[in-house]
Amino acid sequence: MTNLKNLRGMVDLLPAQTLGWQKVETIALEHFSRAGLQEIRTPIIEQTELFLRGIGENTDVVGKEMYNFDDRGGRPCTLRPEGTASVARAILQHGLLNNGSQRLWYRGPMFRYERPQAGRQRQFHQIGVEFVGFASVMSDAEVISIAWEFLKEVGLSDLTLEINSLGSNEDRNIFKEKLKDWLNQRFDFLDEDSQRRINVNPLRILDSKNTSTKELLCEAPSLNDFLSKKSKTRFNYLQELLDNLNIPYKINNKLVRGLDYYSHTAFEITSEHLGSQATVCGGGRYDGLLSELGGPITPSIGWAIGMERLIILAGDKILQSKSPDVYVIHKGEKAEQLALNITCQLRSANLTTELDYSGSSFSKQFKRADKSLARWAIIIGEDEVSKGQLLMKKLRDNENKEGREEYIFLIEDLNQIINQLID
RNA sequence: GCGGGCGUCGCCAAGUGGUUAAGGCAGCGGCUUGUGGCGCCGCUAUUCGGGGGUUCGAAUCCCCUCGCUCGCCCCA
Repeated sequence: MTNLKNLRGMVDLLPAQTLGWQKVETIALEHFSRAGLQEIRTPIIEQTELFLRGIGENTDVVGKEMYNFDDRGGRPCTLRPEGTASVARAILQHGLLNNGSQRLWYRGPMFRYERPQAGRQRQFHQIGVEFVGFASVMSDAEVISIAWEFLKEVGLSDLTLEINSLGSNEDRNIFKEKLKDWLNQRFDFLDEDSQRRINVNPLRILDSKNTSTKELLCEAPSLNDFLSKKSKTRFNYLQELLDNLNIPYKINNKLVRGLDYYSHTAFEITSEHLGSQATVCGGGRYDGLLSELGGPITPSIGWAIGMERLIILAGDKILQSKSPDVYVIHKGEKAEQLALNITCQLRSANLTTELDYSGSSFSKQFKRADKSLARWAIIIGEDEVSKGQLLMKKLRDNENKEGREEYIFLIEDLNQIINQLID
């Protein structure tokens, strides 16, 4: 074995997995097209400043998880830790909003320098949706429903949707101050992490997993009580819309997303089957992001799904590989060219075809044909070549284990025969 | 960044100081020189993540290191 290995947290997708990924990606493409979304692809490397301004310098993602480096020209660069900031940047840079609001989706690798564990890697893949330039609560509901229906279409169940409203920036700033006061009065009872966060990112303390802090927080002021009338009405209407769509949800007043740019709607879709990294989809409204990056005030909402987590939840079923329609068996020098020829013809006729060129005995080749789970075998030996014929045998007929059907036909009749025999 | 667990063939593993490192799956070959799914037979680790040390002797004990994994933090 070579001592060259992949970097920690970077994962190879082997042939046994890629089919499942392809299936999910195909479902996504179709699902999003039907919803009128267009795909956008942005570079995986950006100027570091984009993320500093977009995500927030005090977030963990920016503070300790980014892959930063200077390029040969000395420019500070970062491997993107998430997709939204890049999408926002591209929209502004190319003036896409001049053509109206944008309904977009993206997919691709993201990078965060963290300690890997179940459902968490340093290079991971997200598939995400961004509705840029939409203020209507209806867009919140539609964006959530696109995620929900997509996950259902992939076959996931036992999912929980949690929603919360972070209110407007003004609502949240008032609340932050009140919360800080309250926490400072109880400083000694907080866990170390939470103590550190009071001035940096007090909202995140609400989401603490520390048991004693959690208990203490039951009495804490709730963001909900600080929402303006307008924000409350908005949140209530979102719930009404979700009810109308029959999408079940739970309100979680402690739900605060980790990135600075969120306001109003925040949501997460979680599963109990993922271990401690339970979130499969996270998103929310980011009305302030584009203006933060120097663009116009642009109300927007989006989400991202972790592909690896999605694949874990989809389970083995989605990973099963496709078996060939036909397995081509041949023996003898004269049969080689014909076998290759027939294989290509079958593929032109849209049949999945596997060609055996081991040159081993017919018995061995049949064994492999059987193992491949092919439905049919085409056998080409010396006899067939000299007579201009092909022999075809049905392999997967559990009724007649002894006398499986065999057909002999002329090579020039190949196309007719395939149409008759195979579906 | 901090804690716990683990590293023996492609995969799953037995072995816990003493001659050639079990076994199963997968792979390859044969029984069967043109017919599969069962069965039987054979082959496949000079080596136990790597490096040092202790010992007459180490996969087994000690030290260091690397990696994996689970959890914390955080997030998808």
